[in-house]
Amino acid sequence: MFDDIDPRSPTPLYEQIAARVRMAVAAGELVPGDSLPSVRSLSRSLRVNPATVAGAYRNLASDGFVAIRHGQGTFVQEVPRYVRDEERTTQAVQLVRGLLQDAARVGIGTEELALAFNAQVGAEVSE
Amino acid sequence: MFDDIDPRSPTPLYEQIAARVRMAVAAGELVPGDSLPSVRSLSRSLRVNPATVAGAYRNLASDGFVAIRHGQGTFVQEVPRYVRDEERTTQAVQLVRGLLQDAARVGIGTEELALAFNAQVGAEVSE
DNA sequence: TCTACTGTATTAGTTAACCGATACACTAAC
DNA sequence: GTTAGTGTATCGGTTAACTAATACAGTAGA
Repeated sequence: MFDDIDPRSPTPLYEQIAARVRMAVAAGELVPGDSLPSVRSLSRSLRVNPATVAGAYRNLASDGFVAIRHGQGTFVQEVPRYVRDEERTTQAVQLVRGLLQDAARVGIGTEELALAFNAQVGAEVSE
Repeated sequence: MFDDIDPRSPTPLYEQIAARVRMAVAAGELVPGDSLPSVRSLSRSLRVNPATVAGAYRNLASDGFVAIRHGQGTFVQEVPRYVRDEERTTQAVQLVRGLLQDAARVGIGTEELALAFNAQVGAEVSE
C-alpha cells in the first residue's frame, strides 16, 4: 500500500504518506473505524523516522480524516459526506486562488488561464 | 514605479521586482528599447543588494522580456506578439498542471476544481 | 505493576532558497 | 589608459522546511 514513497521526491515524505492514506480512503480500501498502521511499524517498513509518520498522521487528523488516540492508535474517521464536500470545496477554492496569484505574478490574466485550464482538463478527460 | 516592494513579503524580492517590470511593459510604461534602471541605481533606491536586482533582471531575460548587455545596461526587448502569446500559454499550462497535481495530492478531482475555478473567475470578473 | 504496545515532544542535522558584501569584468567616453 | 558607468561571480549569513535521533507519555492486558 505504501510502495511509491520516494525520499528524493520534492514533495515531502509526510505529504506522500498522507496522500496515500487519502487515496486509500477514497478508494474504499480503508473504511471508517479501520486503524492505520502504527507509527512505528509504518516507519520501519518505510525506513523512515517515526516522527515523519506521526507528522503525516497529524496532517490527516487536522482535516478530520482520521482520529488519533494516544496509546491506542490512529483510526479512519467517519465524516458526513456534506462536511467532507465542504472541506474539499474550500480547499479547491484556495488552490485556485493560489493559481490566480501565481499567474498574476507573471502577468497572466484569468482569460488565458481559463483557456489553459479547459484545455488541460479536456486533455485529462479524453485520456 | 517600484514603490510596493516589501522585503517581508513571502514572495522573494527578485520576483517582486521582475513582476513590476512585467506590469510596466504590459501597461506600456516601458516600450521596447527602453532601458531599465541600472542594477546599482535600482538597488540603491530599493535599499536592496545589487545581486538581488541582477537576479530579477536575469529572470526577465530568461523569458526574453529584456536583453542584458554587459557593460551597457538592460533593455526592454521587442518580441513579436505571437511569440509572447505562446510563452504565456506555455506558462499558463504549466501553472494549471501544477494546480492539478496539488489538487490530486489532497484527493481533489478535476470536476471539483473546475467548479471552484469557474466560481473564482466569475467572482473576479464581476468585481 | 509490569510489559508491550500506542502516539508525542524536543532537539539537532541537512538542505535549499534567498539575499547581502565584496571583488571582478565588460563598455563607452574622454 | 583612465574613469565612470554598466552587469557578474563568489562567498557567507539567515531563515525555513524537512527529517532523524532520542527520550518522554498514555493505554491496555497479563
